Amino acid sequence: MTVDETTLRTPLTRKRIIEAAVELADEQGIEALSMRKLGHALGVEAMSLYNHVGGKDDILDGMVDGLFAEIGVPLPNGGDWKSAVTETATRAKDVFAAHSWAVPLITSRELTGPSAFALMDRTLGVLLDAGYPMDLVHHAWHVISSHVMGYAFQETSSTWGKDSDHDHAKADALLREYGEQFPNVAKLVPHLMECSHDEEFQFGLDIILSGIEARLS
Amino acid sequence: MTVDETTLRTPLTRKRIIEAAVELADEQGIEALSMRKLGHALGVEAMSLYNHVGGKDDILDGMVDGLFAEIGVPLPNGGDWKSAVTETATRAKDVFAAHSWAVPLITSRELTGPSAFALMDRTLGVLLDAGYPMDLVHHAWHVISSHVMGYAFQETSSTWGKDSDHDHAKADALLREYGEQFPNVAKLVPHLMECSHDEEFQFGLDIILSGIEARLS
DNA sequence: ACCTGAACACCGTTCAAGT
DNA sequence: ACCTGAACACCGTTCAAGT
Repeated sequence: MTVDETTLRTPLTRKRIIEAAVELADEQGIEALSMRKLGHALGVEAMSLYNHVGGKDDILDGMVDGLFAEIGVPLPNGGDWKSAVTETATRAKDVFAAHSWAVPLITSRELTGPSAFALMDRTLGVLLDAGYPMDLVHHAWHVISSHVMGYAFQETSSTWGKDSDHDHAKADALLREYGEQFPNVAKLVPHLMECSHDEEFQFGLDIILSGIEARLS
Repeated sequence: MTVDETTLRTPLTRKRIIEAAVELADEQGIEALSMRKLGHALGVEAMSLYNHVGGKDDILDGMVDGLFAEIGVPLPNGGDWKSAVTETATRAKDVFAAHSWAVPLITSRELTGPSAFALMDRTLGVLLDAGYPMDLVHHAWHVISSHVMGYAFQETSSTWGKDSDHDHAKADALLREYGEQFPNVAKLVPHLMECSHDEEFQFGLDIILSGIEARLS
């Protein structure tokens, strides 16, 4: 009787299952993430996963929590709240944008994991420490997190990609079909396909943070 | 042989199938929307739907296009671009927020339907007519649509609802579990549960539109 | 303690058969 | 032209049986 050493060296674990799920979703898309395929990727039958994980929902929750853990929390940096928030918001956008499944998954689930709460708590703390009253902090939280989630969606949205030949072909086809009917869209598309998402995100964030600052004084 | 008059009076049609799908998703959630259940709701076997519709993806595309059709397009109103954009953005937020499935569905699909393109085209037109150059219009499109999508997500997100006893019980449970660990979140939760989403959305939108205006002059 | 095969109740979709 | 039953290739999950 032979022994599979790989399986022995890295035993099945909730953490390892979730990491494999992230890898599978990154490579083949979230719709390809099934318990059977995930088990196969780990060299095990699908039913074995249930010994380490509550079920598929538990895996999806773990994937989302992992995203927030990867973002981390803003560091206190001597009262410069704008740069602290900018760093964390940019990092959040980048982490979400790095996984095509992040925004659809977050928007279809409740956010009650510890990492999401930690990010929220420390961000609020930065604003409170800077002297903002709670109701202005509340407004700020809404508008900042809208910008992060909304921009991550736009960056992930595959409608106007620019990276592959397939993206260019798709854009050409859409413009041929709709270009005459919607001339302003046709004029915008080159900007959408060429734009720097970092600069674009920063443009909006600057407006928002300056606007919040102006509401204090 | 008897004849079902209801079926005769309202024959199966792509439009009617999509309307029934919206109704089913509104009432039972998007995960309850299956071809079999949708057929049942229409008094027909699931396989009959394929005579009028390309498949489930086609139905989902139709549902998304219906959302944008319901939003409509901004009307030219004598150059007051801020109020034109505000009206349409608010309407978009309200339409998305009225359907719990809207944001998850939009964020997981490409937006290439005619109604979405029309909304985009006319909104760009309002900004161009107001004298903004194309690259500033491009920035504006990104930040405004981020705000709309991001806020619709927050309004739809069921984590901090306030409408049902179930929402209150859930909030209480979360605060008991995390309240000590995350005191700033605990302080914010009452604001989240009481806030007026219309005012909150407007607060951010005002900051954004004023910021765009300031970039012109 | 962990893994597995068989089974259950679902999916979307195809296709030949009916009318 | 439209509807249907049977079938196919999938799902998530349970559970008794194995080691």
